[in-house]
Amino acid sequence: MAGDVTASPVAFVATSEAPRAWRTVLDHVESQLLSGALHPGERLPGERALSSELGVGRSSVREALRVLEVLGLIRTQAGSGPNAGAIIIATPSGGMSALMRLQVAASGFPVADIVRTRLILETAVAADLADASPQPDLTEAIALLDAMDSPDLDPAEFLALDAAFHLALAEASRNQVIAATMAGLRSGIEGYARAGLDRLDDWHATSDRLRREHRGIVDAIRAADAATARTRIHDHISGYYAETFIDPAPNPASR
Amino acid sequence: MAGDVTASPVAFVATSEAPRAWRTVLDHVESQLLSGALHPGERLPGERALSSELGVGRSSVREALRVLEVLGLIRTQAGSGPNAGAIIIATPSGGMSALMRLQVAASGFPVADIVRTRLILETAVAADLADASPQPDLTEAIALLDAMDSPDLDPAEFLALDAAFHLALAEASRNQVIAATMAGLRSGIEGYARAGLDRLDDWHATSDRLRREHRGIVDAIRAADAATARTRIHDHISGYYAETFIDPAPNPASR
DNA sequence: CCCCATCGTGTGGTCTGACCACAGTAGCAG
DNA sequence: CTGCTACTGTGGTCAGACCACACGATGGGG
Repeated sequence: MAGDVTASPVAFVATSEAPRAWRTVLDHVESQLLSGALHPGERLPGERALSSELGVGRSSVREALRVLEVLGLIRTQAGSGPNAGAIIIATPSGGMSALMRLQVAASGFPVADIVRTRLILETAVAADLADASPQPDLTEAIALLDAMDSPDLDPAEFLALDAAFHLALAEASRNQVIAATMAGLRSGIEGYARAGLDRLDDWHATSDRLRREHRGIVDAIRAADAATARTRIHDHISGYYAETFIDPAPNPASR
Repeated sequence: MAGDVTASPVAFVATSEAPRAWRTVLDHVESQLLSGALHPGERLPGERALSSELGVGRSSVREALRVLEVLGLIRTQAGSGPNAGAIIIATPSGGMSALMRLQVAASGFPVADIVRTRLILETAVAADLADASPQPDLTEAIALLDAMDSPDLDPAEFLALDAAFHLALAEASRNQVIAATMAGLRSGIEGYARAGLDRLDDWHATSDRLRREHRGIVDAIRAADAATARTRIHDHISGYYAETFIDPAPNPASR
């Protein structure tokens, strides 16, 4: 059950499945991305080159590239030049990707939101803790683990300890943003929104846009048009963050 | 700028791009999913059928199916029978999909986490508000909008109002879970974790597993092995939710 | 000498056709 | 009625072909 988590750098999908050719490409790009062999802004080899390099057909390469594209990890551009033309690697953390969009849009019940939110935050916490150069103080977390070893806990007690453990992990992380988000989201959002101001070159235009979009969101809500409300609030938020934080990493050789 | 948000049910990616054939397939399946024309457990037409039905090549159909698969919306099975064989639709809200995994794993800097978290929550809020049968009370939100129309606001003031507006929207939503998450995440998580207890058929085994995984997480953190820590905490959390909430909706004809 | 229009090249995007392994079914033999 | 065996059609994959386009090199005009 525990199994080999080291097989694929991300354990992309459930293990022990029939090998699929496009998965090969995915793993290849993925590992290069995570290992740092491929930096944002760089280009992947061409589809034909990848095909022969990895020993799979171009169709399979394209299926993998499509996944990576929708995932927000790469960006394709038709008709690129002779020598360099291929694919541009976007920021790996890449903002709100298209699939994120679909996932959010397709999610009907709130559990999925909770799950995703928690998943993101907890993963970030774990990574931060593991990356911390002075070992983080896990005393409290471990004490909670010990408490959970008690054999006669009823589920409610166990879960209370479980929640406390996860919170202790978050608090042990010295990542201000994650901690703030864990605790309230509100302050974290506010702080980052303010921090992004420095990157705006035209505050006036941005604030106008935000005003307009706010109205549009409220209008959609009043009209009980859920689909439009979703789209608009998504574009509203992702647009602001894109303007202030996300570096699209355009073709470095552009000019 | 505002543009047509009604073109695609989800506005899958940035608007006004060159039309891509596989997008056609994606939109088709997506709209059928969201409109309810396609229920979880049902099967899509075969790749060849979709191809001729939508007027695109099979390669394009496959690229779209690959995206949907990695997205967790469909599941494919090679060598299905003669008449029915095609693709199984999984739960649209579908747990943590593979791309979610990659996104989380590949995310290096906390801004992306904040963005995603906020994106999820805000989208859910907007949808809830728009779906509410008695119109929600937007008085406070609109008052904040009016306040933002004041021409002489400096950025800090504007952003403070902006944050208040978004929070007012969240508070107007009567969705307990979202509100709780917005406010603190903690209580929301705790409540859902407890609610999931009813669905567990073997609490003993589950709690044992959780204990074990907790240790594994702490071990990875102590070892400063970020990759393993990520994988483990991901599996830990998604595993619990999968056990308590996610219905994989297997092939109904399997018996 | 520099600048700009032109052409050629190679790319991604797409389609077609083909082959394979496999799952399900129908049909036959027992 | 039971069990095995072909057959059929599926998804998985590959190879080849064509198109429109973007880039760089080329060559002419200033």
